[in-house]
Order: sequence, then structure tokens, then C-alpha cells
Amino acid sequence: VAVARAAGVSPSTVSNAFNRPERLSPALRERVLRAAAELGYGGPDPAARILRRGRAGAIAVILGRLIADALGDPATIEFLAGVSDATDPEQLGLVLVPEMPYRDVPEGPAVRNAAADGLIVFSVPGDDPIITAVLQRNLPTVVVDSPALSDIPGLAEGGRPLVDFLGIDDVAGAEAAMRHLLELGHRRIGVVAFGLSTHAPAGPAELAQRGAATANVTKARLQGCARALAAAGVEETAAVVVQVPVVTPETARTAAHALLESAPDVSAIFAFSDRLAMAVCSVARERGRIVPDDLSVVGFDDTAPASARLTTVHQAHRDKGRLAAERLLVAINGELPAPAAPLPTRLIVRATTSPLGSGR
Amino acid sequence: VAVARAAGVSPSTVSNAFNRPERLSPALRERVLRAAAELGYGGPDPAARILRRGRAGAIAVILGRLIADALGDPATIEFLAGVSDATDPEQLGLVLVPEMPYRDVPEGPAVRNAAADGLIVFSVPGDDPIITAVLQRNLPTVVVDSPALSDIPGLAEGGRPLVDFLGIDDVAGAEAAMRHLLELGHRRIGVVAFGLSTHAPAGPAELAQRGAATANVTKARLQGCARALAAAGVEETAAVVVQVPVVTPETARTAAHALLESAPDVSAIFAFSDRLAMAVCSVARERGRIVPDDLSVVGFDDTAPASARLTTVHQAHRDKGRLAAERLLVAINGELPAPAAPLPTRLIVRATTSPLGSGR
DNA sequence: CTGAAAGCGCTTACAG
DNA sequence: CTGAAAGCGCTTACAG
Repeated sequence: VAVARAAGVSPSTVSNAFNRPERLSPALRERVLRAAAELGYGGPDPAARILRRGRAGAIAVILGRLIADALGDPATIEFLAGVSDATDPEQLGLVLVPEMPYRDVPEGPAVRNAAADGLIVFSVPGDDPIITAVLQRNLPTVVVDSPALSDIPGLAEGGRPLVDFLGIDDVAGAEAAMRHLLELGHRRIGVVAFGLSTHAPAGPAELAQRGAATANVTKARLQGCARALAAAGVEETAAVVVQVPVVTPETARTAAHALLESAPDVSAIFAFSDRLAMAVCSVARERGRIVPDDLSVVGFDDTAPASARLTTVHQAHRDKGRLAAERLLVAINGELPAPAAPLPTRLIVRATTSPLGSGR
Repeated sequence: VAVARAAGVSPSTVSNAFNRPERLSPALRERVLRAAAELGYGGPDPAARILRRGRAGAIAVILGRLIADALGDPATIEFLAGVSDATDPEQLGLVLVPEMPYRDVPEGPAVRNAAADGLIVFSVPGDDPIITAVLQRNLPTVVVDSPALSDIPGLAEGGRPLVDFLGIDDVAGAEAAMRHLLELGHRRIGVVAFGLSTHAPAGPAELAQRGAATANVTKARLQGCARALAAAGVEETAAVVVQVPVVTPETARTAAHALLESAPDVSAIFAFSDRLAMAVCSVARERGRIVPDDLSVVGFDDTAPASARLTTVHQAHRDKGRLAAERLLVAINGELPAPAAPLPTRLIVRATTSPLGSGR
């Protein structure tokens, strides 16, 4: 501002010229603005303003991976759209923070540098160090689709009123998917799961291992699977599980191949996301199996293209984003919202599942 | 930091504890960090750090509309993915800035409050006040798919080396689309265009008005249309133009209806985006016209679902985003890149165009 | 290996 | 209606 003072005659009057026009005589204001323009003054520096005011006018979204990767996922886009549904009316910026999943970068998680009034964490496993870094920020935070409160190391003790949790009912969703397959008569079912922990190696797993899972979405869904199996009176070993800790088109295909190779007698597959399910469908086709005649497939998310006609567990990604942001805004304003109930899911039966033996 | 000093014994040692661990004895560092944790210190405040260092560690993307709207557009998502391809390796955050298109908000354009090291402006018409606000920031800036340098009010004089421009060859793209239709024998062609200016009312327009257009993407594409017409020796009045200044599903459908209603003799339509083209296809179908037999349709962008088999002008959105970010990073580092050549486009003929008279 | 001092650029009560 | 003063929280040479 000193810059503009030279031209005009005032230190803090410049500030007023920009921020409270009504407190200045129009003439003075005019003069100040003109001088500023001539000096190539870019307007009040946001960083300084944020520091002084204590408000960033933005919230940060931590997606737990590189931004480019996150933007490739339709569910994430929907979620972000929901978030902005709530933040747009407040003119709040959205800071996307690039993170390397479970990798120790020398500078540490990027979340530490984001200037924001609050944090939304989307789909980051509970054992990822990013979570720890997020909590350290000590900002109002909403954690979505992630650890349960109790899973976060060091959270129980501190008693932070700033952190809110939000997620779907993973147990019920997975249970519905599995029950659907069981009701169709399938008795040998493949499960393409996320990783039991962030650093788990890709490959086979056992349903029985679920108790030891640290990634709690995986844990909850496996539990849902087990519950459906139990309700149908089927052994847990009927489920053939492979885990895919880091989902990319390649890892998804590899897992699908591995599953169909090692357990060719599987007549149905439940995949933990539509992306995984689509990979399963395409791999199955390559291996000469017809979906749904030879192989039933259920996904999760309901984000596949309509043309795929994928049977899946639907969840309202956009609503979830909006709700997360709404709760965050409340938290930023100092009122802590009551804990949210798990969001419902809904099984949608389309064309990729059919009764056992309907092929041939 | 004073907070932690109370606990430990040092003012700036705390800073070092967080930022240059190697300059501290492990023991001291340990002690400081522990004290910080106990006091609930959230780590160095990003705003203060940005102010002091003069680096925000983030770049802002101005999309010229509300974030929720922007995220609904596949081309924008692709563009953003390209941007992050370039920024992710640098661990730079991406600040999405919500703007109201051509609306005077009391607080002014949100871009003024974004803490960033550089700005990318995507697809904002040259006459939108947002552009002015962006330029005022006086930050390294890349303007994509927008005004030509000369179109920006007040830019010519200042001589800012900070602003870079990047865009596709709109004239050539539109010309290719139009030529394709003309080569198929169509002689009465509808054009569903963007607005001639940001505040233009939706509705009919004339190709001849293009000279007066202030939105320069519209201008360039209309010029491409005229050029194709001229090359084919067809009167300019053969083109029936409607403009859609603000594209939403509703305005797109309204425009399509209006066009088909007022000029039912049109045998082909060139729409300025795939979203518009898809609306045209669906409206045409409702009105009992078969695509492509009764009506050929060409889009622009190549972002429609593959299942639509839309003939369109392809452009590499992701590459564009990456290039924009790369150039911005160069500009931030003080070297001003040489002006970029217009990016190429490519007509892709799929299933929504056919020779005139092939129906029946 | 650690500390005292200066300053990044703003805004905000408070006087005048 | 305008200005002087304090302070937001940090980092960075620079001494010791």
C-alpha cells in the first residue's frame, strides 16, 4: 500500500478505497484508484488480507491423490459438484490439493500449505498419513467416506470438536449387492475389493481377514458380504476375494484376470466400484465369458455409462458433496453439527446380473 | 509462533523445527514439536507463510461461472485434468474460483481474493468484466479460448508481458465442420452458436452480424462458417443462425426447438459444442426427424459419449490444459514464453451426418 | 546450534 | 471524512 501512498497521500485510505468505497469522498476514491492503476498496483494482496482477516474465503478439498487422477473419476467429479453447490452461493473458492497416496514426500503432505477456512477429505483411507496431516491443521474438517472416528490414531484423546464424519452405509450397500447375487442362486462369488490397508499388496485375500483391515471402507463392505452370506446360510469361503489397493485401469484388469484365472468356477462377481466392475466385464468378455449369461457382475457407485447397463449399488455422490460442504460451513461458523447418519444406498438391478444357470 | 515459544524457549527456532529439521539438534526439535502438539498448534499458518515467502504454492483457475456449472462440462474437466498434469509434479494446488458470468456482485469478481502465483482463465468471453478483474491482479496469466490480445480493453497500452494467450484455431475448426456439411450436399444449414456477446439475448442472429461480435470465439467460428460457404459458392443466407449466450440444458433445447420451428427446411445443423449438438439431436428426434437421415448434425469438442456417435470437431482439451499450465509455470519463473500457435482441431466423421437426400 | 530484529501487505478500531 | 498505530503469523539473513 505504501506504493499507492506515494501517489495519493494516505496509507490506510487506500485500503478503504478498495474495501469501503462509501467511507470516502468519491473524488478522493477516484484519485486513489487512478494512482493505483498507474503504478500497476494489483489490488489488495490476498495473502496479507487473509492473514489479517483470519478468513481465506476458500475451502480445501483433499482427495488423497494427484489432482489429475482424481479428476478422472466420475464419482469424484460429482462429489465436487455437490460441494460447490453449497460453496458457490457463498463465493468460496475451492482449493484442490495434490497428494501422493501413502508416499512420504520430503515437503510432507501438500495439505499443510493450503490456505483455507476448512477442509473436506474425500475417500482417503484411515491409515494414510495424509489423514494425520489433515488433523494436525486443526481446522474445521469434514472427513467423507473414510475412517470412522475411532480408527484415527490419536483422535480419541484430543477430543477435537472440529472434525465431522460423513459416509454411506457401506455394510448395507455391500450386503445388498451380495444378497442379490445369492438370491439369483449364485454360490461361488468373486469379490474385487479395495485394499485391506493402504499399503497392502494387490492380490488374493480372505473374507476372514476383514477383522484386520485398516482401510475401513474395505472392512465394512467385506463385513456386508459376510453378513449376506451368513443370512443365506452359505459358507464364507464361497467368496473369492482379490484386493486392489490402488485402482487404475491396469490394476483393475490384472485383478479381474487373476480372479477368473484362479477361480474359473465363479459364476458372479461383486466389484467395489463401477470402474472395477467395468474392467471385470471387459476382461470377462475377452476370456470368452458372456455377461450376464456366463457371469453376473455387480458394481458399486452407479457412475458407469448408462450404455453399460450395469447392475450396481447406487449412491448419491452429489448430495454427499453438498451435505459435506454444508456441514463444513456450519462448523466454520462455530456451531458443531450433530453427527450425521450414514447415507443410504440403493441396489439398482440392470442387465449385468441374471439367475445362475440362465446361460447356456 | 509465540504460542510455542511459551512452551519451548524459542521464537524462530520453532519455524526451523518445522521447516529445516536439519538445522536443529534432534532433541530440541523433538521438544518443540511435542510442545506444539500439546498446545494444539496447527503448524505454520499458510497465509502468513505465503505473505512472507511471496509464493502461494497454488495457481488459480477462473472458469467464468459457478464451479458447480463448470464441473458439469466434460470439456472443462478434461482441461482441468490437463492443467493438473502439469501442476501435480510441482505439488501446486489448484484454486477453483467461482464467478457469476457477467454479473456485478457487490464484492466484485472472486478472482480478486484468490491467493495464487498465477492465473489461468478458461473460456471467458472477452467482454466479461471478469477479464478486467483478472488483468488487474497483475499476476502471470494465461488466457485460454478467449479474447485475442487486441480485444481486451486497456491491454494494448499497458504492455503487460505477464499475459499469455492460448486457443484453438476456431476459424479452421468451424470451417471444416461447415465444409463437411456442404460437401454432403446440404444447402440450408442451421447454426447453433454461442452468444455474439456475453449479454446478447438468446435467439436468432445473422451470419452477417459476426463483425460486430465481441465474444471472439463466436466471431471466429462464424467467420469459419462464412468462409466455407464462400468457398462452396453458397450465399451466406443459407445459414440460419441462433445464438445461445448461456448454455444450459434448457437454453440448448429451446434454441434447437426455435431453429427447427422457424426453419424446418434446414437439412443439417452445426452446433458450437457437443452439448448443444446433443440437445439438437434429442429435440430433432422429438419432432420426428431422424438423425442423420432427415437431419445431419455436427458438434464441436468431441466430448459427447461414444455411444452418441456424434460427428464433431475434435480438440485436445487435456493437452490444452497441460500446455496452458506449462506456459504459466514458465511465466511464473520469469521467462516469458514465445506466443503459442493456435492449437489444431480435427473433424471426426461419425454417424450423425449423411449426404443430403439419403433419408426417405 | 540458537536467538533478536526486521518486514511481508494488509485491515481495523481509534483519534482527530 | 481522513490518518497514525498496532498487529495478523510467519521466515530470513544475520549475529552470537
